Amino acid sequence: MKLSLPKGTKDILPNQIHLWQKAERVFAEVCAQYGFSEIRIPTFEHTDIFERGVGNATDVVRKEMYTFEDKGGRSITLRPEGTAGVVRSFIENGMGSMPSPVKLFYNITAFRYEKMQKGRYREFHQFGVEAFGSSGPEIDAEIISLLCTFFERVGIAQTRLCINSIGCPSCRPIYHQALVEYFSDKVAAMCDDCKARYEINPQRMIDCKEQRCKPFVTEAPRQIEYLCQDCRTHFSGLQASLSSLDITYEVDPSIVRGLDYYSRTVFEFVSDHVGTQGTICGGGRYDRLVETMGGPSVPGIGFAMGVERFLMEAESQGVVLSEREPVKLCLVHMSDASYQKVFQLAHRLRRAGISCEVDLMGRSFRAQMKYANKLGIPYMIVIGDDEVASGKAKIKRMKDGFEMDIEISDLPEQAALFMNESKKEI
RNA sequence: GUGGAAUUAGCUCAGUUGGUUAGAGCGCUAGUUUGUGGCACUAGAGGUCAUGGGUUCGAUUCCCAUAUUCCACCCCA
Repeated sequence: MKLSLPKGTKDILPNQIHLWQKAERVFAEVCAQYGFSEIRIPTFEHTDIFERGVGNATDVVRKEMYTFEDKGGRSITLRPEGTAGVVRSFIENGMGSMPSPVKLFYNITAFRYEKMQKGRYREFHQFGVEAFGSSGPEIDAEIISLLCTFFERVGIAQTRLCINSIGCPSCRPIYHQALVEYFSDKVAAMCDDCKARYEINPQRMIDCKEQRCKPFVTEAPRQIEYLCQDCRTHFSGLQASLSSLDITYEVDPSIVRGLDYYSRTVFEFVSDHVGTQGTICGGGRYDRLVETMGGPSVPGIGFAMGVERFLMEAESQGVVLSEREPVKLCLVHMSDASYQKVFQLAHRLRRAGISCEVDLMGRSFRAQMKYANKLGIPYMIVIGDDEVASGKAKIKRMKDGFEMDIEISDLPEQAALFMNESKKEI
């Protein structure tokens, strides 16, 4: 029988797990500081949640979803992202009647049937936030600031922040029309992809990298110039807020975002260390989404961060997210009789809240020492027949060999005291 | 979905112009006379050389297919 991971999935092994736990903990802490509450939503939803939420025209919905029929004949889809499910929950649970804004964060796995590449997996992890009910640019800035705080707290240098405004339903059609007119006499000379984009979504032509298309693209009308007054005010308000927070950013007109629900503010944090999958984090405003999905007319904004990409970025910047916490104490026995004693003591120590290890491999004295050393256990107590008889033992600090006498009957208390004192000295 | 590269021990990689028992370093287990670890030394375990077919007296090596990973497009986190 052949064992193998399904394509595009990964095990997170014990030697990596501390990175994930640290990232998860810091993200939850930072979100809490900004007043966001965690929400947990199901791994799968009715398929139409994503068709309506993410958008029928997107690649994600058209060719990347894990969709299947369950035994009850329902069409079910493994979530390809978090926003649609959170919006569904917001509507279904009447969160519109909670104090506004409703600020939520989540830590999820998501699934997309895509061709594999570095930083792109079929099952992947996202940290995300969604905020409902506020339409002002301040909350856009607050969410971007949350991300900056997260990156700083975790110790990675500021990645590049790019922002853009893609307008709203009242000004986007005008821009769309302007693009169509601009490209009408040029599209014949452009690449095949652009010919297709011209029909489906001319905005996508803006970030084409083909050499033959570039001259046309650089001269093309820019979204920013076609924003309506409200969108213009919103965008400049966002920039003012970011500046007042000393957050550096660049306006990148080529950011379009592939999901249909975005309006006005869109942004990305980009890295050069994750292959072509440079976007660590992407998000934006979705003022019509809740209403589109059958809820009240409530504006929203959110982002999702690719945790795998984030961890790659951290690693490439040489950031050590946390050290593994080894067990504190190793109890070493010398004989069958003392082994029984050591076992009892370990039980007592653990119940008193002190982590410890005992030999479970039938190892010799010397081999037990080597084991403790390999695992980096900082303290050790030898319990032999002499110690059992006298009721006294020595606790040893492995780092420098310093020892102290302790009473076995008071082991948990005295060991804790010694280890605490040692911590202060060091 | 289109194009290209790679796959040998748990990990990082040698190697075989087709020829008996396929190697190293690291890691793992044990030991260096059984009351003190790190260093060093010795020994051991661990590979159907990704999988399935083909060519051949003989394939880990050549050919084809499949799988997986990586790279470029596409798209996105």
